[in-house]
Amino acid sequence: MPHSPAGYDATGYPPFAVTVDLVVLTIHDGAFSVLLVRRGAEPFRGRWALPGGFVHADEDLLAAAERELAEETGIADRAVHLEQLATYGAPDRDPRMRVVTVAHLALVPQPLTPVAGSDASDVEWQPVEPLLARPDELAFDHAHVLADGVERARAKLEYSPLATAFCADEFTVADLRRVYEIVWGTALDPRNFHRKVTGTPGFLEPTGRTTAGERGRPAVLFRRGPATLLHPAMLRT
Amino acid sequence: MPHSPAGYDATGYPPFAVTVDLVVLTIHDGAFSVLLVRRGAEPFRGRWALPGGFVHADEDLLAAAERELAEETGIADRAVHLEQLATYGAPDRDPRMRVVTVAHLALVPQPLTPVAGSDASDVEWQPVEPLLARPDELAFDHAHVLADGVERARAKLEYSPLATAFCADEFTVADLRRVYEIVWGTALDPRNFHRKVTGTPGFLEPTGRTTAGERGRPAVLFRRGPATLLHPAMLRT
DNA sequence: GCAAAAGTGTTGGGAGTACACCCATGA
DNA sequence: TCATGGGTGTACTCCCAACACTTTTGC
Repeated sequence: MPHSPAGYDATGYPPFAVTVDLVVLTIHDGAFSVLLVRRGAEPFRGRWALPGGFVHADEDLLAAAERELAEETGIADRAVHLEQLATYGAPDRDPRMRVVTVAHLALVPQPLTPVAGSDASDVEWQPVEPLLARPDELAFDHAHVLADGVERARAKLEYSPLATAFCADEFTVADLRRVYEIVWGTALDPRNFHRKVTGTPGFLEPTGRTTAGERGRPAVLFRRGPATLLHPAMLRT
Repeated sequence: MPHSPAGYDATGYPPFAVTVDLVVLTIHDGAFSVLLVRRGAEPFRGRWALPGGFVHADEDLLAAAERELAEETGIADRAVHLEQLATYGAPDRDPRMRVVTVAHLALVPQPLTPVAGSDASDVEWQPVEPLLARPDELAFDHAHVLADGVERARAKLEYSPLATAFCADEFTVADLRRVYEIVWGTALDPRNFHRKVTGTPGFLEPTGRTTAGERGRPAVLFRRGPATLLHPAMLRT
């Protein structure tokens, strides 16, 4: 390797840069979408990429991901799900040097993402489907990372209550069903869905309030329940 | 901002060492067991640790894991399952320097692991249960890594045919059932288990041969089938 | 009243559990 | 013949898909 930070040559192991990249997913304008930033520097200047950055010298990986998320989206540690996704370290994934990136997956509700502190033209939500179909549009190996993140999110909706992470604090059963339908790309029977989610202990907690002013019968409003695993699981078919 | 716009050399990014650690699991003497090595150097000299080592300068992460697995166990790319587990990078996890380790999970059949090329007294199989109960016996954060690997393996048995990775090339339904029972620590009904696994398409392929010379009726021998996901899943309860 | 959306009842099928039972071998 | 383990049949239960039906609002 051309780069050899001082102090490490003696021991003889190769030096790496370590970054965190973020797959931030939400439901935006009825589409399953990911937060992208436009690169201002080479390589891949002008191309879209996942937000991310270097891990600081005294920083844990998850802390670095939280910091980057806050910097890119203005989201603090509110009703946001953040977990480690996978690590990517192909030797040539960054043409400049050896970079290993620890990708993280974040699921955020739409109203929470003003993308503050950045030039709006350089940060935006884009639907994931076209990106998955044309992987070359993203910088580095980010299309691969995105595909892994989307698949993780889709799988997690089955056995965890994470779909509520895409909803506001209070939401209806129909709101939640639309999340499932958009993320999975399938239609679900509203009647059976309603029975299923209201019958799964700990998934939803009624607030006592209802919607009003919309078409049709008012819906009961719920908030996230304490459950962390769904028994029985939701089925994708 | 993602990926510092200026050159990396000028601004100086924090240098990391990157290692791969291996959670190598098998069924050994009727116990769910992990491969450990005794450390010969500080820190944690004399303590047991997961096998692992530095990622080479031009080496992909999975390739590094395969190399370490071959070096520690003599196992080449035979009937072995190897996948990335998770990445651990707490700033103080190694007292010498900043080390990020990409842990990998390997599932191997017992007869394939002679632990060649190492001093036998320094490499051995140990049952996982006592290690999970006394996490301080392992070096670094390896007890945490081990716990994550064990949980991943237990979960994967439910929806993937990975239990066969613990079996020899040919095995009986009872062999496979004992794998599930040992890994999960639960008793399974032999009759229902038999119907379930033989009825799941692509899980098992009959070889036409049967066992002989043992007590009771001879059992049909199977090999792994082509399925990669189990429908329906095995249930842990 | 009518359309629209929320929510309930009912029924049939697929898969799980529990367990009685039969089969094929070694001793 | 008996013990041992392999393998099948069957009744019961639970969950889910499908869909008819009722409830409560806006227009």
